[in-house]
Amino acid sequence: MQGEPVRSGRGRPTMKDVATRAGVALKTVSRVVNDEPGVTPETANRVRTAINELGFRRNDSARLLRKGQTASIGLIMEDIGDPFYSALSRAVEDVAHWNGSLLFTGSSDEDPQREQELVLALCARRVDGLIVIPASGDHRYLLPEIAAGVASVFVDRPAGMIDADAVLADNVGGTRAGVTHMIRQGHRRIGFIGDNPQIYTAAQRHRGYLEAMTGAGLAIDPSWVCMAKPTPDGIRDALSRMLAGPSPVTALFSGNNRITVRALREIAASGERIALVGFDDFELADLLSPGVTVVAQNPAEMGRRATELLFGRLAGMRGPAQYVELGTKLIVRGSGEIPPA
Amino acid sequence: MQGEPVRSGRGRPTMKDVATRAGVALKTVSRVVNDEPGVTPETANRVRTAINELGFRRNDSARLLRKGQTASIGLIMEDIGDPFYSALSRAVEDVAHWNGSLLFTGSSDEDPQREQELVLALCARRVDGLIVIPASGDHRYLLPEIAAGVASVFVDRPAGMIDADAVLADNVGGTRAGVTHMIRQGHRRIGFIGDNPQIYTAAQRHRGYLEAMTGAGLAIDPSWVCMAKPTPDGIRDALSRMLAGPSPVTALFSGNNRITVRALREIAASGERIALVGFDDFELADLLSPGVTVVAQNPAEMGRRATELLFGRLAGMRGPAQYVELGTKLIVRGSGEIPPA
DNA sequence: CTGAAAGCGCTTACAG
DNA sequence: CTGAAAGCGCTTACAG
Repeated sequence: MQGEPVRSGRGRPTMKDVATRAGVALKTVSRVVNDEPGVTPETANRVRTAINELGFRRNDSARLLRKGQTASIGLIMEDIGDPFYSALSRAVEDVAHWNGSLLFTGSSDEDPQREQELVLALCARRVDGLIVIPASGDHRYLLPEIAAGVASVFVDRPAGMIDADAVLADNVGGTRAGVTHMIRQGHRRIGFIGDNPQIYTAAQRHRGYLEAMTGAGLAIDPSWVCMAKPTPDGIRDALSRMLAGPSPVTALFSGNNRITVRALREIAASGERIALVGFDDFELADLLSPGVTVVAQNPAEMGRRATELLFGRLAGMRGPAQYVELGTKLIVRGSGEIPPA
Repeated sequence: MQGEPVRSGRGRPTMKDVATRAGVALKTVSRVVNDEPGVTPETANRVRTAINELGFRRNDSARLLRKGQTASIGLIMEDIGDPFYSALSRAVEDVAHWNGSLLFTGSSDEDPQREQELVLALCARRVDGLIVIPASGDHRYLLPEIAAGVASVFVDRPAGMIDADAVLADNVGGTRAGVTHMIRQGHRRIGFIGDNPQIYTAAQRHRGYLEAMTGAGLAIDPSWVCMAKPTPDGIRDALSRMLAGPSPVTALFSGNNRITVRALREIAASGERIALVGFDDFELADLLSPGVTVVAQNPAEMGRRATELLFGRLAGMRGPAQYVELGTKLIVRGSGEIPPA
């Protein structure tokens, strides 16, 4: 951990140090480091020797300050530990890397306050652009930043109270397809476990459920629907309410990957046998028995499209806010094809 | 996307602009922005008004350049899309946030070249420190950076050819425990599917397997062991070789989460019934039937310990390189308790 | 309490 | 081909 200092003062050697050692001007070092023309091979060699002897590495932060950009973008999501977001992150990183940018990542934990802190901290670092999976419902705090030139694209959920680019999944249509699939299997009493209705995707998927049920002329008992933060306890209670009443459900639609997993766990523990379709695909869904039928979205594709849009904006693309909606895919594996009891 | 310029020139307002508007000197603006004492409330108010009118936000990149640090750290791993690394990332992020640092993340895809590029790009940005899950076996390229003061801690695998802090799991002991567990169930012919033996963890776990078998006085048929990059095809072939020979295995140890999942898929497809213990826990391991017995490490704990060590170094902690070894936990769920045929 | 000057490590714009 | 000066947006060190 202890290093021998490579120059008199503390800290790292700078172009100035290299220049002194090579007996040239600062600007000449800059030319060599940046492969600019107009340096004799002999001079260039002297500079390169000095660079190696001193262990010089250009300070890109200083460079970028002068150039007025940072060659970095920020990604704010709910939780990078969640497989859905980590798959999305990877796609964002790849496109950023492709465009010569480094990536800051931050998790908001679905807390609007933390989202705003992270976003503004990144703006203060002057990231070139921002990919945001919003926790907040009000992004007016971003308006001055956008006006100042920070490109930003929202993913998974649209921005709140401002008009901005967004890449979304077809939440309503996907859910409608999943619920309709179970209706076609003969189910009439279908439950829905979603998330906090403040969350855009939760509300949209709930709407898809309502549309499918209403469209099929099916009434919905209030006890069949749970829209709340999906804690294990909450899901257990919701399930037992759905199954206990005078008109128990025979099928369940779960609103996202975490809910699906928790519901599976509860269903397995309860010993009940009901049909299940979940929004979001997840690893091993095919290996469970029965395999879990899901409405899959493609997180990598969402991340990729959003980041390409971001770099398009950074490259000068103008025009009104774009809304990209990506389709979903019903993947039939068994759990959604269990017939009504 | 189009914003009205808030000052004459293009770009964002600076402290200088604020100073001009408030009719004070630059330094006074700096004082107000940084809550430094020695400004009359009245002056401060004038400055704050100007800040709001102009939409000024301090440029932290410029600030940190002057201060000589960047309040950011970098995390280089194999693939942020992998749940193991994403869980680790989240822990790193939390500790970084706790310490007022932002986090750069980058995926090396197990490519030493890309690892080096990413690491050096981050060093050029002058990150304060680096958490590295190495792909490379030779980290001498980092020596000048470390000498220049970049703190660095290695996780999951030690640094190659240099002496540096590392947080590792007990790969040998964990694997030994897992294999021994199956030996105790009566298995004598146990297969091992690992990864490329160049990878530290792969080699260590292989060693644990050898120790357990040898320790129990069991001979190992060469066809039982596969040490190669775990492609789906490679795993299928390895499995059929293990099961086809004159002395087919009755049990299998799989060297990491991805191998386990792929092996499960192949075993399910083949219809064979063999015991399985895997290194690494994974979501839903308990919901499969049988549940999957695993040797669990704790990625979040690894990330947390490594990052705490990193910030300890940044806070001035001296002394020789530290090696932290974290224990593993055998989690019994059923697949490892299948008796020999 | 307030400010003018120098400097962080680079690049830009210009001169020789 | 090479370099001296100014500037990116801030903070530090010092003076009044």
